[in-house]
Amino acid sequence: MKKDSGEEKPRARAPSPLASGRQRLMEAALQLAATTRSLASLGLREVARQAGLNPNTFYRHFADFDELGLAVIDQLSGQLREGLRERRRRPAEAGLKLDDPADPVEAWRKAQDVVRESVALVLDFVTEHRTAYVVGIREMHGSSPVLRKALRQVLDDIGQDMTEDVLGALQLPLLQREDVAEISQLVIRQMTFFSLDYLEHPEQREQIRRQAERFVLLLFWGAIAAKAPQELAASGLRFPG
Amino acid sequence: MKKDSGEEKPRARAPSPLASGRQRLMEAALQLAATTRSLASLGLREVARQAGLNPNTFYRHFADFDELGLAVIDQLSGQLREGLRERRRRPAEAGLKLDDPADPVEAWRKAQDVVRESVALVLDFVTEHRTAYVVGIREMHGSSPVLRKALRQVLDDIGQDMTEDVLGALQLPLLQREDVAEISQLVIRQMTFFSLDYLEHPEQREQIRRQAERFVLLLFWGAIAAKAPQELAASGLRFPG
DNA sequence: CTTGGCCGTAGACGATTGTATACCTCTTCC
DNA sequence: GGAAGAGGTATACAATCGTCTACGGCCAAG
Repeated sequence: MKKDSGEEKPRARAPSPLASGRQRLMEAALQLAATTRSLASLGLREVARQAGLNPNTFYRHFADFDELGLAVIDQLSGQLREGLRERRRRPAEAGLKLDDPADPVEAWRKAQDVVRESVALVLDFVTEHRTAYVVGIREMHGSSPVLRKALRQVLDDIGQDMTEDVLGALQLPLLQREDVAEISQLVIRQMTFFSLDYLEHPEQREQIRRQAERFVLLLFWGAIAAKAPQELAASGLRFPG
Repeated sequence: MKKDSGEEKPRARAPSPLASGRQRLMEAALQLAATTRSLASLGLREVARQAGLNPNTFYRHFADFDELGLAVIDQLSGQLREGLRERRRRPAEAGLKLDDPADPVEAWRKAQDVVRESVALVLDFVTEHRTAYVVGIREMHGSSPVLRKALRQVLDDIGQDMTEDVLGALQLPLLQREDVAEISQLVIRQMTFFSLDYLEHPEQREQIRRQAERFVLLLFWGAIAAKAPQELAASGLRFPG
């Protein structure tokens, strides 16, 4: 009814002013989604305003918000998986070699160290990429089937990475690939809860970290004990904590 | 027909077709949120339209969408907890009595039955209240801190119920209250994933149900094995599956 | 030099939104 | 029987929305 000449003001810009177009829009969307609402509920103009761009610029890069979401997921999940893989490679080369790979006590001790390191790794990552992580979890249960599926896939991929890692590095006795794969998925999913707790309750971080470690170890311990309780008892292993 | 302060509903049953105002708005919001978007992103007019009411009627009952969300949560979480409690009371009175409560084999067999029944119970509930459940999970990770907190509390309450139930009915050897409480929270949270899988993949329901049962048993088994591997081995118990 | 993609801007449109004000119809209570 | 108030409706308005069309720089290929 009235002229639209109202100021689409060059608002205070949170995203990097240097990055161009596409990237600025993605960062702006993430920023808004983290503080305001879900990705799908964002307004085209809202995002453009936050990015300091003209509303129509959105059309140059994305057809809709699902497309933007997928681009963000692609970019960040790549960073995440690579980061996980890289940091996971480190302890394997460090002083964690087993003196006697057949010694179950040694193997279990190493497993504890690896679990501790891996949990710390995940919690560090989510702390560093807080907004992206929170939005990711949100959209994993969100209203867009496309984003839901993509994010589930990310989780499953990470679970598969973890499976390969455990199989290759730990060689826990008696556990088959399928056992490890199942446990990995359970762990990855549960970690989403631990991670959110971790972010939201900074004063309880040490406790949450220990709970997470304990959960992982408990699952492995239970799986081993389920397969061979006698051998486990005879090995003299003790559950930590 | 209705007065103000104090009591609300003359009937526990609230049929969809012709319920009064408030209820129609809540149901309309649920319906829209399940198919369209997140609760917080719904429009006031949108909901009123779906409910077949004038937009301004919304104001008569709710100040904002958080308030509507809380009302929905209140109503449905009450149904859920009561339903869980009631159906959980059943097997306790049925033929599941222990011949010898001190017999670990008997106790473990009963534990398996209770776990099976409880998992079935949860999966049945989410199937029956699909839309409400999906929206609930969505808002648990959603953008409104108020609804997030309320839904976390619901989960924790259910976990507490489960703790009391396990302590009272099962009396698994060697597990302290805190152990059971921790396991309960882990189980309840993991069940959110199992439940969503269950809803989204009807063709794999039996498999998902078994996975869920196995997860619960694995946690208890692991916890017992962590406390006393020797006793567990000596008892002659076998892990099912 | 010209052509054609990109990338970004400008202005305008119709639709929809949240909300404010006012009016109407029932109960319920004194 | 009159007051109070809750539930529901009608109308109106400014703001914001998504989208359309048109315009202008930039850079590489012809």
